[in-house]
Parts: sequence; C-alpha cells; structure tokens
Amino acid sequence: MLDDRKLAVLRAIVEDYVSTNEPVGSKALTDRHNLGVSPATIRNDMAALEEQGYIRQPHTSAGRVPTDKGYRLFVDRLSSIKPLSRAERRAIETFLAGAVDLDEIVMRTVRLLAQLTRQVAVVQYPSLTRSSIRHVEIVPLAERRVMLVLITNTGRVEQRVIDLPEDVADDRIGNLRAVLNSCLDGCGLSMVPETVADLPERLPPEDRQVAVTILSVLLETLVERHEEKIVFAGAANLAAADFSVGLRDVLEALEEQVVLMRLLGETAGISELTVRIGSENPYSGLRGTSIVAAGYGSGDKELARLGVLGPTRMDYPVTMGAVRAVARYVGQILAGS
Amino acid sequence: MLDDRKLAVLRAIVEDYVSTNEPVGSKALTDRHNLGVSPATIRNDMAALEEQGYIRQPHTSAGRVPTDKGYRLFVDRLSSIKPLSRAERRAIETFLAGAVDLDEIVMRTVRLLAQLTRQVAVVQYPSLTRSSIRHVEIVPLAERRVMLVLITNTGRVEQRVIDLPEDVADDRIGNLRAVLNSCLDGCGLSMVPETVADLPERLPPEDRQVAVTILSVLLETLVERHEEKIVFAGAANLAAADFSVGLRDVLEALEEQVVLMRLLGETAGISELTVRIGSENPYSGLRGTSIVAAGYGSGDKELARLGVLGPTRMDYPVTMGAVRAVARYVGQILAGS
DNA sequence: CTCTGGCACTCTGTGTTCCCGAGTGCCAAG
DNA sequence: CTTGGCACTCGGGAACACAGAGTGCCAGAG
Repeated sequence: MLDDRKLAVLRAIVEDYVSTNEPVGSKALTDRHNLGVSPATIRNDMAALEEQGYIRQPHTSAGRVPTDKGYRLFVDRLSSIKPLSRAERRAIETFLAGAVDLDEIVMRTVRLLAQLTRQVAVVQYPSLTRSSIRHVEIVPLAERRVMLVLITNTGRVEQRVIDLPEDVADDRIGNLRAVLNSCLDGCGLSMVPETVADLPERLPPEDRQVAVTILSVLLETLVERHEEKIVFAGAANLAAADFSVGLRDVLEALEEQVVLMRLLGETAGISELTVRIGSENPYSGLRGTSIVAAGYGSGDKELARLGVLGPTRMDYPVTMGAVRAVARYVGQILAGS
Repeated sequence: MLDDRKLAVLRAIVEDYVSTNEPVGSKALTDRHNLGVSPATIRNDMAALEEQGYIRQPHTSAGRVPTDKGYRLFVDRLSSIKPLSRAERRAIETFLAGAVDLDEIVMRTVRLLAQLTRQVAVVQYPSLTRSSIRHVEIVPLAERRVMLVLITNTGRVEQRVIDLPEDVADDRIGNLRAVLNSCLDGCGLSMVPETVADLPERLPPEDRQVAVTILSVLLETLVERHEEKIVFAGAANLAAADFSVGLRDVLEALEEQVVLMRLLGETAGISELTVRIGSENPYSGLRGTSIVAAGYGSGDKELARLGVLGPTRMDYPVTMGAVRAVARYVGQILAGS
C-alpha cells in the first residue's frame, strides 16, 4: 500500500512544511531532498498519499499539506525523538535545581518548557491523591479558630482555616496533633479516610467533638482539592506562531482548568509520551493544535503530567525530546527534595 | 482655551470612538449627540482640539481619534466613575465569599475582574512586607532536615526545606519553635530582622548553630520573596479586542512579573484608582494599552494592588467602576478571614 | 510495471487602475 | 461666532489582468 518511497515522500513533506509553513510541491521536494526520482514520479506518489488521506491540497494547484492523519503516521513511524544537546540538558538541570519550594519548581518548569519548545507549556501540580502525608500541623489562630496545614511528600502544602465549636486549650491541640501525626505519617492520601475513621473513638470523650470537626475538614480538603491545579506559560509564543485564526479559542481553552486537564490526557507510563494531533483533541476550539504530554513523578509513581501545546505543524521530534527530558528532570528534582 | 462646547465635543468623540472603534467625523457627531450646532461649527472645534493635541486624524480626510492626551483629559475631567449595578455587586460578593484560602481568593478575584471588564485582569498577592507573622512552624522531615512554614496574617503560607548541620532531637525543635513563636507572633515582617538579631544568644549554646541556620533561611525567605507574586487572567479577551498588532508584545509583558509589577504602579491610597494611558506606561511594548489599577487591603493598609489592562480605547468609566468595586470587596474578604 | 518528460490547465496572490464617498478646510454670508 | 457651500484629498473596495507554481494526464522509454 505504502512503499518505502511514499513514506519517504510523506516524511519530506512534513519536514518541509514544518520548517517553511508553506504547501510543498513536487519540484521543491526533489530539490531539497535527493529522492533519486523525478518530480513526476513524486506527483504520482503524492496522488496516492492524498487518496489515502495523509496529505491534502489547500486549493487545486497548490502544494500539499499534511493532514492530521499524515502527522500521526509521521509521529508513529517516520520520526524518532530527538534528544536534547548536552548544553540544553545542563541548562535544564541548573535551572530547575535552583528552586526552593514546590511552587517554584512548578513555575520554573513551565517557563523552562515554554522557552525550550517556543510553545505554550502546561504543567499540572503533583496530584494529592497519589502522594502521601508527611506532616499534619494544627496551628491555633484565635480562641476558637485553628489553621490546619497539610504537608505531603511532594512538598505540597494545603491549608484551611477551621472554626471550632468550643474553646480548646493549646495543650489539647498539641495532643491532637501528636495523635494525628502518629496515625497519618506516611499514609497514602487515598488511605486517609479509612485510617482516620475510628480515630475519634480512641480519644478522650471531651476531645471527640473537636476531632470530628477537624477531621471532616481534613477529608474535605483531600477530596475537594482533587480538582488539580494547573499552570501554563508561553502564551506569547502563540502569537508568534502565525496562528491568527483561532487564537482566541486557544487562549480560552488555556484558561479553563477543566479543558487543560483533559488535554494532558489520562495516565500513561512515566515519561511516556502522549501525542494528540489536531482533531484527536477532545475540544473543538483546538482544531489546528497538537499536544505533546508526558507524566512525571518521583520513583515509579506518576504524580502528574506536563506538556506543551502548539500548532499542528510543530517540530514533533524536537518537541517530544524536550518534553520527555523535562519530565524526567522534574521527577528527579521531586524525588530529591 | 477650551470652552464648554469643545469639551463636550471631546467627550462625544471619546465615547463614540470607544463604542464604534472607528474614527468619528463631524457629521456623525451632530447626528448622534444633540450639540445644537452644525457640523461646520464642530469642525472648527475639532481643528482647535487637534491643534492642542487632544485628537488626531489617522489620515487626511478621515474622522478624528482621541490621542493619549485626549483620553487623559476625558478621564480626569469629563467622565465620572460608573458604579456597578446592584446585580453585579451581588455577583461579586457571592463569588468571592466562596473562597476557602488565599490562593483561591486571588484566583477568583482575577477571574472575576477579567469577566466583569472583558479585559485582562492582573492581581498581585498581598505583599509580605506589609503583613505580620501569625505563626511559625518547624516540621521535622528527616534526620537532618526540617521544613520551615511561615503563616502570615493575610493567610499567606511560605515554606522552605532546610538542611541542618547536625542531628537535632524533636524536643529541641519543639523548644526552638516555642521560642520563635513567642518572639515573632504578631511581629510585622519588616521588624523581623531586628527582633531576631539577638535570639541565638538567648539560647543554650548547643542550639545556637541550628538556630542560626534556621534564622538565616527565615530572613532569606522574607527578603527574597519580596519579589511579589502576580497572576493574570482573561488573555482571551485580548484576542477578542481587535488588537492584532502588538498582541505579541502584550502577552510577553504579561508573563514578565517585573513588568507587571511596575505596571500596577507605586502606591496610591486604598481603592484609589490609578489610570495609565498608552504612552504613559513605562514599557514600550504597551503603547496602545491602558492600565486601570487600584490598591486593596484590609483596614487602612494597602496590602497589594490589582487592575486591568486593555486597549487605550476602553470604556474608562465602567472599567474604573469595576476595578474599584472589586478592590473594595477583596479588602473586605481579606479583613474578614 | 515503473519512471520520465512534456504539455495543457487551473488556481491564488499580487499589482494596477479606477472610482466612490466620507470627511476636511476654507470662505463668504448671515 | 455660526452656517451653508464648495473644492479637495485620500483610503479602501471592485474589477481586471497576469505571472508563477503546481497539478493531472499521457505517451514513450527502461
């Protein structure tokens, strides 16, 4: 069906179109790549490729442009991920290493990725549900008010102000804190509800009321905050790419957390790349854009995902290389801190 | 120099231009506003206004367009801030009231402002330097590792991981925590350095080394984090406005924290509006955009600033009303929580 | 069966020209 | 000071022509 030469032609079309952003014709192809055959032959191949939906002509008598299906084939079979240069790896490493807390790690990561790929970068905060509790703190703020602070092993900190039903002395708070910590230290977040279920019963009766109040907020925090936080950067790169049409839609999508979440896609393996091309996206405003995403995490658990979004005609090998590399380094940083 | 009618003409030009986005001519003016004089008279006035730099013609024989100077006069003397409708106020109140922590307050505020004005909204996090410490927590993570958590009275939480020079037992940590809190509770952030200066000397010798390490990180956090955090939302509104030219520059400016900081402007009174029009901005990429900003805070201290950024030809009365209202409500929310 | 050169054909994009109309500035009269 | 009249300017759209790139197809050569 598709012999080697036709595949070579498709690859050449994708590469040329990506770099020039203009429909590519048979003449230009034979000039720039030495395919060893004449333009006429190429034309036949092109006709075949078009027949099968891998390329199309914007107008009669213009060059050919890859379709989403064409890009898909290119990504799956015709290209290999391009590793970063040594210098780039170095840059990533030093840039990320300077971060002092989770916020900054995420912030730097998203900027780095945007700069590296010259596209819009998207990074999801390490998810709560897959991490575990490192410490629980209860801080008295006022007579009947405490702040609950939750620190996870990924460095994420959640805080809630809680109004208590009664005055509680500081030592009772201290006691409660100690009990909570001994129960929950290292506990996976998904395990918290059952771990905590019978806890009030093990406390002296006078503390139960307070414990119940605090625990309910704690659980609520875990569940509600399941809606994960996502940040993006590099929107200016969108304007640079000759997007023009649909830019509006893309910007809108970027500001919708929910859409972004779905774009990053469901789980794959760590550092395993997911590529969504044009119409494969689950959002109509993003026809014309592709997403390259990967999971990242410490150890072998995927904590969250990150990726970039750009025009369908992006340089996939390079972009994929950058995304994979950044995902790996972030994983390392998270594991180390 | 500028009699009442000329001012009326300028006002009419600004209003028409803002709503139609097309240069406005003498005929159109007399049609849409009943100025009681003929187009010819208006033309004379326009010539005078142009002479003095308040309006200009894009080309000979096109209508007139306000200059930055013209907008300035309009904002200063020809318009009054338009209060929000009751329904809008209601919406703001309920929308903001649902926020559970500082992150969410800021997030909701910026979205709200963007939606209300249909422009790009910018909100600065309540500044550290002007708030005070509510609690300091030291959390043991590993043998020689602790996490320092700082909670301010505005609900902001700062965290840092610290590597210690030696093993430290938990009770010593607890002791240190108690001492720190008794020193620093309620202490204004700007006062922290001096408050803490002689603290190591008041500790038993064996704890000094550790205390110094922790304090240095604490101070560093306060100082370094002086670079304030800023978020924005509503970039999609930029694309909707027929910006086209310069959109790139604007997006770039938005991603530069430093530029944003300067744009929001130096302090004015709380809820006191600052308007920067076009070339008044301290950044060349933003020719053609205006900023409307206001301070917000709880009580009478300005904690930070917020505002919107849009094309020079924006509806100033409405925008100013929205910014002022949101600033006030956020202040209330912060004071209440 | 595949490749190749030739050829006629089809578009798009660009440059040119032309003309309409909105808007102006100026002037003389009220 | 205001007004109507008038000549003038210029941007922008419509009509048109044209060059150039690219195609499809066909007949002939390996």
